[in-house]
Amino acid sequence: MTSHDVAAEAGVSQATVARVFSSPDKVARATQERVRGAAARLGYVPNAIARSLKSQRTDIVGAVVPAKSEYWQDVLTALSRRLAEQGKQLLLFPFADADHVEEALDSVEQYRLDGLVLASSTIRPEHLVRMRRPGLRVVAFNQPAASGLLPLVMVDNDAGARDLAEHVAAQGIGTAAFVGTVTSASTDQIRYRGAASALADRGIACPYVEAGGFSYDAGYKAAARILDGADRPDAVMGGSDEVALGLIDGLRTGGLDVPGDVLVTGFDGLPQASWAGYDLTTLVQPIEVLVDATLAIIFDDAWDAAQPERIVPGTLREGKTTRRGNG
Amino acid sequence: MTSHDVAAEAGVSQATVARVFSSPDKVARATQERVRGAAARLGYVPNAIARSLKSQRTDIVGAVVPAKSEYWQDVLTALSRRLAEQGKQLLLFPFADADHVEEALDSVEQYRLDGLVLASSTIRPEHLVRMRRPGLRVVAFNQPAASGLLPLVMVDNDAGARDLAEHVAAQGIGTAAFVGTVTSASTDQIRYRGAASALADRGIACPYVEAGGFSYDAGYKAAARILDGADRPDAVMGGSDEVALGLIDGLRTGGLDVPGDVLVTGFDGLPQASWAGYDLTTLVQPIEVLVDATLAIIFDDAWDAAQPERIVPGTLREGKTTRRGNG
DNA sequence: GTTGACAGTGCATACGTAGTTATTTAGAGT
DNA sequence: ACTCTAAATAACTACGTATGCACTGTCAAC
Repeated sequence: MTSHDVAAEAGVSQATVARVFSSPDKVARATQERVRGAAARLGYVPNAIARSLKSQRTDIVGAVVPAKSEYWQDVLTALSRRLAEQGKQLLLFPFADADHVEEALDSVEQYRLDGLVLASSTIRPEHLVRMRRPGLRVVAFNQPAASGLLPLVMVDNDAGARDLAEHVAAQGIGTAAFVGTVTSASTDQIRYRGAASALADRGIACPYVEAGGFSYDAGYKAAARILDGADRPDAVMGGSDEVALGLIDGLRTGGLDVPGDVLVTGFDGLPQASWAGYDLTTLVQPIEVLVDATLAIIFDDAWDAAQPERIVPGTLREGKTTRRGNG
Repeated sequence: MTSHDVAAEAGVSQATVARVFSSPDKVARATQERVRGAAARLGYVPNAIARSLKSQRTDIVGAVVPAKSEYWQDVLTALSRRLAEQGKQLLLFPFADADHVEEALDSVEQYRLDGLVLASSTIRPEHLVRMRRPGLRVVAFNQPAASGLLPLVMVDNDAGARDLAEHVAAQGIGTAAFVGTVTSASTDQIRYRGAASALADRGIACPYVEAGGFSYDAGYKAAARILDGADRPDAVMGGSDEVALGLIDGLRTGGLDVPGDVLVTGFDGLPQASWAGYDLTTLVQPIEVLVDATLAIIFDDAWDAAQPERIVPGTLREGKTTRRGNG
């Protein structure tokens, strides 16, 4: 079932059929109806593959993302919804570990995608540079390390971490600790420095603890290390919501009360952070805004201009994990 | 950068270049190295679009899924990982509500996918039938309503619900309630009937309460209705883990102790169900097995054979939400 | 009545590859 | 030295669409 078949059925040329489906305003209304009728009768649907080959546009955007992460799943949901609204599709290139990123990129190149969202804070700079290939519109998403190397969209990690730190400090704590994900993650470094610096301004020390992963489990296990430590901090700042949720459960399992004994904060604004069982104080990322900014860059006509860098502020969400009043 | 350019560089014909990348065993080793060298020098990567057009195979599998659902995100992760292992890609067609499923399907047809995973328990049978189109290999995933209409892979919802019900009954409860997602979901109906029937065998009544959604929020709100109800059940069975987690928090917010006052069960086996804060008793779906079965059907050479139906047993996971011993 | 503008349509071609058929080359057998 | 066969490669075409170009017909302007 091709445009030729429809053309024969409708008594027009293949070119006219093609125009009906791609630039209808160039076809007389009467002809258009005849063609659409024939198409409906034959069950014709334009072939996106052929269209892509000819037009050199796939209407598909790729996303290179870690296979397992709550945060990224939220981002992908928003991304694919927005793309669907524009009649475009999202093609996923998930990777298990950082070593497999290159393979994903090779796949990407084969598909001649309209754009690519690079979503992982663990891709090394040398790989980021390798990604600047002609004809491929790559945008780094929440990946500070890409600054200056690729167009970049991210939440203001530094300001967000400071906001959280100041909020925690305002609760009157004496000591704190920051439980990061993995030190090689560029977001992790910025968030820690921001928080530590803001706390230092108020005379509060803030040692860094590495959870060793981005997951709930990593946070849960890190809690044990904090419990074992010599001096228990009054507040624990998680490098991400997932880690923070693990921390909360780990601390509670260890017999501590959150927020009674320890305050906890997160970062990201996952739906789960709002769950009544946790009600985590966190920095909510404006995912819709970030996604829109990303697509705006990809589909900007003036792509070749200097690398754009969009840094969007997040919003502090105050939950009960930093509310000292109750127990 | 096309195979022609590489051919010129390597001093061979375009056909030879194509063979090097698609059926290397048909090319002499020496020639192969010369071609690969030239390709590397020019940065040539085969164009998947053109390949698909010519070969009539896209190496892409589509998935029609609800835009927001923890469960489906887990399934998609497994699916895309397995596909990646086979050098194939996953193309997402998320839909916000059931009314938008048709639009997604129209997109699907344009892409001439190798296969399609239909993942939503709310697609109506008339739509399911409409989906049986020549040249498209559709498999319904966890969608009992598709039985007899499409090839089908699902967990044994009935047996799982019975297992859960029997486990709960064994804790010595007197009354129970089932909080389903939405009545129109075909999984919901089966799970309820299975649970209710198993409980009835033990003389325990089990009224149905509709949460009105698949989310945590829906479960949370349903908890309020149960608390307001005349006689509080000893156990509440959630139609899904997400709903069950909302139920737990809703019940706890209402002042009840879970499992002290009320036992709670879920269904699916989400990672969050294992979080220490909940430790939910649930039926764990063997997602890897389900995914493998799905792909096996799609890529089966003998597709045209009678509609296969794979029903895979789940595993009961016993958490502390049904452990009466402690408070 | 002639000219020009312009909307509408058909023709032909190209997008980059895979596979089919034809041709060349090398090697073995007599 | 000659044929025969198999392997390797080249030439060619088709996949289904979009689009530049050429052509026709209609209508308004002079």
